[in-house]
Amino acid sequence: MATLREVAQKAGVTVTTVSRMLNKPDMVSPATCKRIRQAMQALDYQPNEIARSLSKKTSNFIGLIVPSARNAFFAKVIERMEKHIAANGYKLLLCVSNHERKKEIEYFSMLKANKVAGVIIASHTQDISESISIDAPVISIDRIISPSISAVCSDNFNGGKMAADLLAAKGCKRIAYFTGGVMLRGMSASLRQQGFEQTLQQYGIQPIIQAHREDRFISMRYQDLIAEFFENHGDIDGAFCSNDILAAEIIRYALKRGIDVPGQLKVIGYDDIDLAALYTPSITTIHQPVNDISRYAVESIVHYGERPLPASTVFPVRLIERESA
Amino acid sequence: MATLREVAQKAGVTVTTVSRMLNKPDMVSPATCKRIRQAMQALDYQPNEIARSLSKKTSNFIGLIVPSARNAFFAKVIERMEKHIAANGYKLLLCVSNHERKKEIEYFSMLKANKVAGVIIASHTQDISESISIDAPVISIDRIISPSISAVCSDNFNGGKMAADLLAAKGCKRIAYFTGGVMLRGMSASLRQQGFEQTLQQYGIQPIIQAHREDRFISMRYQDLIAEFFENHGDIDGAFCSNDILAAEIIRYALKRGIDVPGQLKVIGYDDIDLAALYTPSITTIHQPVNDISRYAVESIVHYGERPLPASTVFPVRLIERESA
DNA sequence: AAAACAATGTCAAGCGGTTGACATTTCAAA
DNA sequence: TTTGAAATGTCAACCGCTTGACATTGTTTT
Repeated sequence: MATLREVAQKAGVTVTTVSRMLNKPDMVSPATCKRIRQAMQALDYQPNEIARSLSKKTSNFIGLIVPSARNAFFAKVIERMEKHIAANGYKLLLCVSNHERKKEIEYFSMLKANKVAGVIIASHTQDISESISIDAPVISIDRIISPSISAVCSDNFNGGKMAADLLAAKGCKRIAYFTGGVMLRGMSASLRQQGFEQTLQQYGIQPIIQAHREDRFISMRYQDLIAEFFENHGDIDGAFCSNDILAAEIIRYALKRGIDVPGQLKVIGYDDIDLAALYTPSITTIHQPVNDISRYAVESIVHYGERPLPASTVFPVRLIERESA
Repeated sequence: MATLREVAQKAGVTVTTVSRMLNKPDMVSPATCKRIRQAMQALDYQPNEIARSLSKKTSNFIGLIVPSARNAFFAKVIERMEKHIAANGYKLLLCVSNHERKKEIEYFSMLKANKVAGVIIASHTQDISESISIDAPVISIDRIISPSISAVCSDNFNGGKMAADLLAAKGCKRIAYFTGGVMLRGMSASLRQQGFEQTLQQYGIQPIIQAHREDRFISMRYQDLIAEFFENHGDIDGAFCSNDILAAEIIRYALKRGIDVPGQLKVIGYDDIDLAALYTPSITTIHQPVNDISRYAVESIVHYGERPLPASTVFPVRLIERESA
């Protein structure tokens, strides 16, 4: 692999000039630029990013810590993040924490050791800011985990409200809210729930809140949990779920029991993952602005220092009406 | 951030000793080790991985190039890869190529510039080996893209065979094979199809092959394409799809048309993504050994040089019987 | 007591780029 | 012609860690 010095030699200039061309292009004349570029091509030169990073004391990696890569919602997050990261000339260092605080912290220090330009974290771990110290910007997405970490979220309160309005408008009277423990703890889920509950109360409806303990949900036996719920509340006619998977599970349960969806039971999901459009019946849901969140988070890091980081930024959500409600 | 030298000073040893402890631990006595470790703790020292990589001329990043991060199958691949990469003390550099050959090549050179320890690629691009030159090991997964790149795949031929056997055993006579263009080109898809066709022929059945052109499938209007197909072949009683999403789309179509699945039409998917168990009816499918493939691919890179890389390695698939067939 | 070995130390040159401080050359504007 | 900005060159230190070559010291072994 050719080095900068070899390129310089071949182009008949000094390393300084070549380096300048790479870093402050307008400082070197077009003619010289061209010669250098030719030399680079001839030698198949590629700057060694590692050396660059060492010298600059920062890399152009952006660390992304997510609880899961497989979950459709986070898969979407990863996809969008990667898109914007690459579009800005950065590289994605992906970390899957599996909801473990310990791993999140380990990943954090790994990212620090690799001098990342910034880290974006989707965590349910509150107060993580105490366990980490990093000079690069840290952005939390989807929830507020610490007052000192800038958050970019969607309008969860309004998401809850939209769902409530729709169910009420469709005439539902006995409504349940299902939330999936670990996946949706923290501020944003509660805001969502608050928006839902408060709005329903305006219609004179008191929803049944079904929040499962983490450990029960981690075991993934959704169908059993749902069956248990329906034994006690078989008469509900509306359900709002904190994510689309949960909505699909409930529809699945209903279909198996011969309950017509949306005829007898209207179901609304959350996130708008691909599955929502594919399921039969397709799932009415609240669309999360994953793309906006991702773009904003990435750009916040890329332009760090140019503008101050807001404590939090929230993007609007959208109701997507499909067949299930 | 403390440096090696500061640690050495604090511990009263030389940088050489500290570095030795980090790299060849058995060369330094337990007592000294302890003193150094204390100094490190006191200073909250963390080795600068960038500097390390520069010196060693290799990083512990592993590049993973996938066509998509959102697609459930690749989401699973990413999840598993990350798991094994992290377990081996490496870091995942994720690249999403969006099926574009140009991007794949760009990513390749980026990875090269970052001195990755190896790259794992899931590509449909044949002959990519000509466009890349990298001294690190390259592993292709899920398909054979070049004779010079070691591939780790699953037993696609047998996957096709299993599907054929099952449909035949269930008494299907008029069978179709659906394949999704761009997603499944290349060796492995054809092997899958071959296994399917050849086996059915043994039962005296000639399947209808429905392979869509890439551009049509990229537009994602599956339902229209399926409707078009059914207009000509409304009488099929068995369908094998090259992935679970496609299977779900077909089931969705059938359900909407009042065709009972599996009563009138049996459907088999491929991959065994989470959706398969969640759909109603749940989807009978061929399970891809994503975990085995991932582990093997990662370990091939981690242990590169210790053992020769086989030209290809194939893991067995499993039939998962559910409700759709 | 001599020989052998283990544990460290010493020194310094890399790895490949970046950058500041200044000197020099060139070409055009005043 | 003088002046000055623009374009390059020169030099060398620095980023933080690794490593080879050898010297030194203390502890065993025979």
